[in-house]
Amino acid sequence: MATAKSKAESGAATRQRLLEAAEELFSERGFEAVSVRDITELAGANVAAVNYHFNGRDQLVDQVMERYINPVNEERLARLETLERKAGRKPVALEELLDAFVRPFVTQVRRSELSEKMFFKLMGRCFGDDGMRTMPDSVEQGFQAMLMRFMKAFGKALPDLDHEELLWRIHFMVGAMIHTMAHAETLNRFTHGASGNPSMERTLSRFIRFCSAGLRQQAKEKVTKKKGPQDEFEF
Amino acid sequence: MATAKSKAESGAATRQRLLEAAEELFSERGFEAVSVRDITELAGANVAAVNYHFNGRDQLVDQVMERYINPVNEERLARLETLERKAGRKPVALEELLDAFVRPFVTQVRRSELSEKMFFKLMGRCFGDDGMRTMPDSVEQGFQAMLMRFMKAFGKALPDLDHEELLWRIHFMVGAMIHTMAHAETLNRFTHGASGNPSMERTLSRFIRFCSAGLRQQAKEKVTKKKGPQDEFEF
DNA sequence: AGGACTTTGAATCATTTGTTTGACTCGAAT
DNA sequence: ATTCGAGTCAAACAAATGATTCAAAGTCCT
Repeated sequence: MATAKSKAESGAATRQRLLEAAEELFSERGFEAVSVRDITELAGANVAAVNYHFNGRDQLVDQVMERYINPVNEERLARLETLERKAGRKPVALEELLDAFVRPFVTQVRRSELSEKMFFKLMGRCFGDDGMRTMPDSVEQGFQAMLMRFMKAFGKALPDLDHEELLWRIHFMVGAMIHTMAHAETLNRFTHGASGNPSMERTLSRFIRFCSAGLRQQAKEKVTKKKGPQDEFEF
Repeated sequence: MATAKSKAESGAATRQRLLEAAEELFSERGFEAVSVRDITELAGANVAAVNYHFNGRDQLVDQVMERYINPVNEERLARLETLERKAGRKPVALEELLDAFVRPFVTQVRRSELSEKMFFKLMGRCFGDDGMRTMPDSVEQGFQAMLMRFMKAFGKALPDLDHEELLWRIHFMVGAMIHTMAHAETLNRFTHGASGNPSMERTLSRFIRFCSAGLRQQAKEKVTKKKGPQDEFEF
């Protein structure tokens, strides 16, 4: 009665606190560099709590990863579907595809209780550290499926690009996205604040304009055999 | 005489083997996930060797980082200087700036004894993991100085972009570069090999074309105040 | 109130971590 | 021949790690 929380509530509550503490520490230091003790200490729980609630450190990492990535990927697919329905038989405009690809990060960070900075750094860490090799299977598979879907759509929107060329440009685009998310504050530090504090919409808009131009760039005509110093080439 | 190596030579050789083993393991697993025992074992040396030759693990990491990044940055600056001298008072062409920015990776990997894959992954790891926060000071400072120089040159080549806009586009470009280097084989895995096995020149050319188009994209006219659902915006 | 659970927490476990030590090897200088 | 010193090595170190145990405490249902 007088006690604010029952033990059962407290059980779920500690689980929640552990998750939040883990998210904070992971986003700050990366998944590898955080010990179970760091997490439980920040969460104000016992060392054993992680093993009790998550069956070990690894599964906690998995849950932290799954928590936001899967919703992001699902929203991406949902948005893509909407766009394609709207476009009918015509290809979806490139800018709209890019928007559908990155905006889910914004809507999901708002749905979450994480600060934007934490959320984006956390998302970035999911890729950066180990090339997605440490992702739980559910995430990796969802990711791959989502990418396939988008690849098709990008292919339609950019019919002049051959498949390989498109893959590489998407690769560049994803790199720009991840780096932007994970290291936005590095940019601020390096530029002594000259990068400003733009709204997310502004950053999104900048990103989409940059990448759409890059993706739309006309494919390079097949190399005309030509002799020259091997260290030089024409753009 | 008859002995192949004196003790002193052997000393330098072990040091070298340790460096190479560290480079291989770091590039494969990242700087955090490799223990000194992993390194010494691969190098066929004693556990104490790292401390004897490098005064501890941290300094070994520093040396591995410095070994290639600094030459890359110096070559970048040298190339930029050459380009600017050649251009006289006119701005250097954007594609040439981008080339001067990324080509040093190629020339330095050839100078090194590392495989391309290892070298690029290693370079990527220097940034990815911790936002350059773990870089040795000499590297971070050199990096910052180099970036400043290039920022000025990019600004001249793109006079229509305001400073903040330019910073973000460079940020996108750097992200694409790092991701491309560090995760090229992730791309191959995800696409089941459809990304092909392009030469470095080809990848370089693709990257430069992608980024030059993105950077050149006309700046967005300042937002005209307009009411609409906050979740939507015009590109 | 009492019994069946869930949840906690201190203590402990076996590993692994980076580092240190001190004896040893062996070529080179004295 | 003796000394010196750089290099190597097995052994051991303290600290930190993830995991486990088990008794105590709390909660819920009857």
